[in-house]
Amino acid sequence: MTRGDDRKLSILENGLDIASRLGLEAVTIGSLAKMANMSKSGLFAHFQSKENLQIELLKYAGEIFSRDVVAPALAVPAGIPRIRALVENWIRFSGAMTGGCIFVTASTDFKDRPGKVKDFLLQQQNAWIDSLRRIARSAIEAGDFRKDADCDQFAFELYASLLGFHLYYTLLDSADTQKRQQAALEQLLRAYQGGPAPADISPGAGG
Amino acid sequence: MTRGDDRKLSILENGLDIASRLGLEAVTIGSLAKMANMSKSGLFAHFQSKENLQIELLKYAGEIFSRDVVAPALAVPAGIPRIRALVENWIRFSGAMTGGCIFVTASTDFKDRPGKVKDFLLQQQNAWIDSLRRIARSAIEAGDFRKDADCDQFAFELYASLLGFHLYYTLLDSADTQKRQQAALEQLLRAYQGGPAPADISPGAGG
DNA sequence: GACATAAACGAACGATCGTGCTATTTCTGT
DNA sequence: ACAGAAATAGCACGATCGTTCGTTTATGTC
Repeated sequence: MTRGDDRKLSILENGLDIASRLGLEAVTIGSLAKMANMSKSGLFAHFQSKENLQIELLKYAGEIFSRDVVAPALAVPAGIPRIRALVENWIRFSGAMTGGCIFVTASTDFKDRPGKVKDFLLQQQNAWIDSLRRIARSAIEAGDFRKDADCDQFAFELYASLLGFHLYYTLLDSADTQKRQQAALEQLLRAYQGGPAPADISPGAGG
Repeated sequence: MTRGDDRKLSILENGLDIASRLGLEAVTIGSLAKMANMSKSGLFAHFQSKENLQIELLKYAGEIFSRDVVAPALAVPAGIPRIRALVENWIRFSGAMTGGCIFVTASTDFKDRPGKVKDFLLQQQNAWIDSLRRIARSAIEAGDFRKDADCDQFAFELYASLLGFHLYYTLLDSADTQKRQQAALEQLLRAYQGGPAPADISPGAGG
């Protein structure tokens, strides 16, 4: 009961590492077996298919994500402090894996691979974006954001800044990536805080 | 001379489609051969290795990118109009391929695959970010951005918003993705336009 | 028409992929 | 100590991977 579960857990741990680095599709039965010093078929028996392995991998990562990123942020007072905590946790989560956030990697990996894995991933991503939305909502209620702030828009922009951080951090590793992300966050918070949006720039004024 | 070049071009075209959808690593000699109705070895002869094929793919995509995204934007008056043009072109380029922008896909695909391909891709990405930086610089000189605007920071935030668009567009396909990106762009332009940055939010006021 | 050059082919290679089937070992509860 | 269950191993399969080699077909030049 627990014997096999321990084994399975360490397999998933290895899988997480590969998935974050090379992508969820690159998590191979053979490589995992080699890592765990066991036979392919022995390892395979734990999961019933590669598809299932990938889903369990996402599920496992999702539990860690909820525990280490979302939940602790919800323990922080609503509003801007909570948002800061969420971002900090996300970046820590991202830095804990060799190849960065597994969900970002998996998202580009599976965006055009229809099936159960993509379905599951999509559901996770929607839940994540919904968390962002709800946290923005609670920031309004806490009085940190202005009443008419667009929560969906905030979720988009915050996630975008994290994706920017992720690419800078994993591909180019410029030294001041974290500063860039922090500055972007400050600007974002500023924009959602003040009074109603400033006068328009008139995009089509000249054409 | 031209006979083989035509063939090679259509092969690259197919490769671009696969790369944008499934990733640059998923561009397989066999699948390309099947697409082109020719033998694996016949196709392979055009390139001398898979690594080389991947690099030629990036190079080809880079030429298209320069021609269709960067160059036309530089023909638009410097400043905010040029920035708008660049973004429009980027989104059009991204939408022209089934799986979105090949560089975004390739970036997450090769971030942890050291070698010539990653080196080449990295150089392209740095060039792209440099373009963003220079366009911000010219916006300052045109008087559209404030004098002390941080061009590197602008490049980061603009690229981040595009990455956000890309994920929303390719994975989740929510209907209003383009509106989100546009709104983010407007907010970004507003932030770099006005006087010096507003008073701080005091990030650590409470801890 | 002979000849050089380039393009494409067919077959094979060793390796790895995911996945079955059948032992065999190892643990667990009594 | 022993039965039953759970975990692992061994082996094989068809498929596909990138790559090599030798040969054939097409193209252009004299």
